[in-house]
Amino acid sequence: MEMAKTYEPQSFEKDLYHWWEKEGFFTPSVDSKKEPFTIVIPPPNITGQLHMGHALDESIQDCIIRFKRMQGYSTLWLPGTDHASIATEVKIVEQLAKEGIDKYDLGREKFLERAWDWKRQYGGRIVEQLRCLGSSCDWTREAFTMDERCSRAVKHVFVKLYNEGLIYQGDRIINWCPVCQTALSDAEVDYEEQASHFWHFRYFTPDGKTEVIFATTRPETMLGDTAIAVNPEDERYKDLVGKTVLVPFVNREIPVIADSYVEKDFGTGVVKITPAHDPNDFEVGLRHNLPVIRVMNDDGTMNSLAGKEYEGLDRYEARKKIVAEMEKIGQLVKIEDYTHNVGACYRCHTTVEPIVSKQWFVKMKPLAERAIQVVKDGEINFVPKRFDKIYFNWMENIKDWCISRQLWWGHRIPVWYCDECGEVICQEDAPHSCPKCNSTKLRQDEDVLDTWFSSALWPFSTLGYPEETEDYKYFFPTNVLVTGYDIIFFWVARMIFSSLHHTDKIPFKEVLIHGIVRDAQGRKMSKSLGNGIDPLEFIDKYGADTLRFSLLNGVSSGGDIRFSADKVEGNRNFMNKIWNASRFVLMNTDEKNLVDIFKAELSVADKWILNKLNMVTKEVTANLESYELGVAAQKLYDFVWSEFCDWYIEFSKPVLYGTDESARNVTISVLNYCLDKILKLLHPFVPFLTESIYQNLPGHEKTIMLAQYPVYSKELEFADDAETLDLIKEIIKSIRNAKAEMNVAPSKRISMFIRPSQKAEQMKKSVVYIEKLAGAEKVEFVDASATFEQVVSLVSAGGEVFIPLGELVDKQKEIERLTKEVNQVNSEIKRAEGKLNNQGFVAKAPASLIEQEKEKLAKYKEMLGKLNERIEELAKL
RNA sequence: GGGGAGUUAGCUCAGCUGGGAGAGCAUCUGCCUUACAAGCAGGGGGUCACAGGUUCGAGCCCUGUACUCCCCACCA
Repeated sequence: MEMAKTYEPQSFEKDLYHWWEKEGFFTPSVDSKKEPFTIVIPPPNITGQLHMGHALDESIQDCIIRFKRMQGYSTLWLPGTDHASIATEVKIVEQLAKEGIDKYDLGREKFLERAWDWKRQYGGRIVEQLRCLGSSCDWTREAFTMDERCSRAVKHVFVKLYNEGLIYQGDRIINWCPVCQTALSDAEVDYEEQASHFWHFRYFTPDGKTEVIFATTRPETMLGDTAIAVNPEDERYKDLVGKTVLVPFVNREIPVIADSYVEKDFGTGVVKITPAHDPNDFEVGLRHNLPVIRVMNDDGTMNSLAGKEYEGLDRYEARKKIVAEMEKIGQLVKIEDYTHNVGACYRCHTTVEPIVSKQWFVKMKPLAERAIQVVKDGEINFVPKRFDKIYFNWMENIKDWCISRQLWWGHRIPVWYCDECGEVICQEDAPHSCPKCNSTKLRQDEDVLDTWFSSALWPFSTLGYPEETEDYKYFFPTNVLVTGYDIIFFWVARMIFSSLHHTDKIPFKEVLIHGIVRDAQGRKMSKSLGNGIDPLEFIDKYGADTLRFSLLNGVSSGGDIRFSADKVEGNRNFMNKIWNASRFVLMNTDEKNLVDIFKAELSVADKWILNKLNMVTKEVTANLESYELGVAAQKLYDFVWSEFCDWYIEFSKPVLYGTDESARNVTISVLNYCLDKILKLLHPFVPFLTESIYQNLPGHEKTIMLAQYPVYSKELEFADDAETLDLIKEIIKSIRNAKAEMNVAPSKRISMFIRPSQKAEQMKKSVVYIEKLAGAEKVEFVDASATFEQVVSLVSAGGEVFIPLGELVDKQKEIERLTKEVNQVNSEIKRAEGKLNNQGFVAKAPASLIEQEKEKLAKYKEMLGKLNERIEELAKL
């Protein structure tokens, strides 16, 4: 096949993906002879569009899974999507609103139909987008958090926890979103700073003789006040404790209590207590047996308990009115400016209202213990390790998890109430009648479960739990979970305790944490800033491989990455580089001339590149095994570009274009060998490009995807030859350098004499490389006895080079240049001598290091001698 | 208030368990050399935030200081 002149990813990515999928390369078999390796995808929301965060997450996972697959594991990357209860419901309510339909008018059943329509229409969208990235997911096992299998697991787990007494229902203070009209868990609340006021009010004792001044940020809640609290140690208010004061407007007499929750030095040292509308006040209320008076409706308006004047008013209007009225009756003392943090709904950003309400909770303390232990014991490892502290911090301070949501889209709570006898029935399937009174008047709990309740089961529900399926037995526990640090609490922590409790196993052995993708200036990509880059548009323009490599090259675990146009260009250029290097190799390849490189007589350059390739194989494999993908990508980039292309391909040219046929056959075979390995090493990072080229290699297997990942080979260690070639490179560099410095056109071939520092025989054999790469001709090798006049003398580790340049040589300039070099060499000598003269160093440093230093010193001294000789010779002229 | 991370070339960042400061981009110079101008060759540019300490030796380990960022908590 003729390869195009430049890299054009659009021409092959789609076709290759379809072919891979059709051939079933993504689908592993349950094979007891093979070791399994499993990753479950963090299921994207069905409301979502692929964004850069996904692209990063999936690129990492695909890289790992492709690497493991090539290493011979039976690899499963299990894909799927999340129903995203609240997010989806919000979208559908919006959609309905556009049609002028109210959710409640439509009714639950019709609403759910709409939701399923949505899922069918848009749920597949993101899945298609994952395909564009090249994700090698096993689509035959694709799951959805509300499919039958996952739903079954959800019900099973709920009933189990209920029967174990770990799920309970209770009136607790929870975060309420008045717009979404549902409870939220603590994790679903974002705190943001808000400029507000600190209102100072006074209440009076019933006799009107004593006043007490307190400050609040929430005046409207005073209608629900049921106490005033001071610190027990506070002398100022000692006499007040036990007395009562009057709440205006509602005319309620409430006690003054003492509780250490109150800080003496904050505000006036007095706090109004509203148990129904503040989490701390709620706790105080429990301790002092205070009544809980809820003065707000679910939609954030005041209710009848707030009094006729206020009933129906929105909470903020009520606030204004209260302040105005308090001022009127002389009970407003002052207003201070005040900035404080206010909780907002993570979906719609409405300020949440802490409200007492009846909700379902999971008791966390008993579940958290083991979840902490497995991480402490190293059964589960966070990569990087520092994230375990964040995890511990959360787990150790965990509060009960509010799991009920007043929404319709989601897993309905499997609890039924008997209207006759009040019996509560919790079971997986709907009961026909009440087991206690046989009544058939049963009502299912209206609420659905928190989305994360089903996500928490994802690693095992998708594999068949509670059934002991083949998949479950073989692929579970999974190996590594890849996700961003932003959902450690939401998701990772909950999977860990859920898995331990329900399956008695850890869900995964390692948690690979990455950061978020930022723009070139380091800002978060967001819709409002408009600085987001659409991965799909990007893929259209540059190809999925460029995107993947740009994300992976430079990713360090736990860190955020910046995505800049410059970086992208560079990586696209790298793709092109690989493409063209491959083109070079293939256009020079004639399959019938290929020989077995393990039996062939290799040149010094052949051995050098094979040695390098071998080393990089070893290192990259180690990096991938410890999930250092960014480091591995960087090493491959450097090897391919700076070693293989810049040097080896250039070394190969004189041979390929030369007349020695057997040498040519060896070289082209080495080129093919290297290219094959390079493509395989790179495949996990850039699957399309590598497969596309691989299909052109002589003797290729069916797909690179299932080819063996390169392994380190003792046979390819050629340390000595590699060293020789490094000397040659030194000489070439010094000549190029000199030509550039002296403004000699690169195309001008110059003649020269070379006096090698060592390995003279091997160097002579390699003269062709010097001629070709340094633009030299008529190179003569000389020994120590030779002397020269009117030459430029270059001294490098490889030896001395003498370039006769006739009239072009400016004697004075040449002496200056050599003197500069003398200075450099001198400073090296000084450094080495300093070390070797240091008694401590000689006594304590490892012997090999001392030896190294001695060698260096000798080398530099020799160079110094030669340089000085040259200067003297020149001076004499 | 508690915890975490960071400070290395103009910019973005590597630098593994301490042993001569690196890459990419940008910049400057010269090149259309038959894989690639999405390229090639060469150059300049860094008291590794600051101050101490440990060590024969510190970008790396310890202590402190300064600044930046993030997370958790949420004193009304």
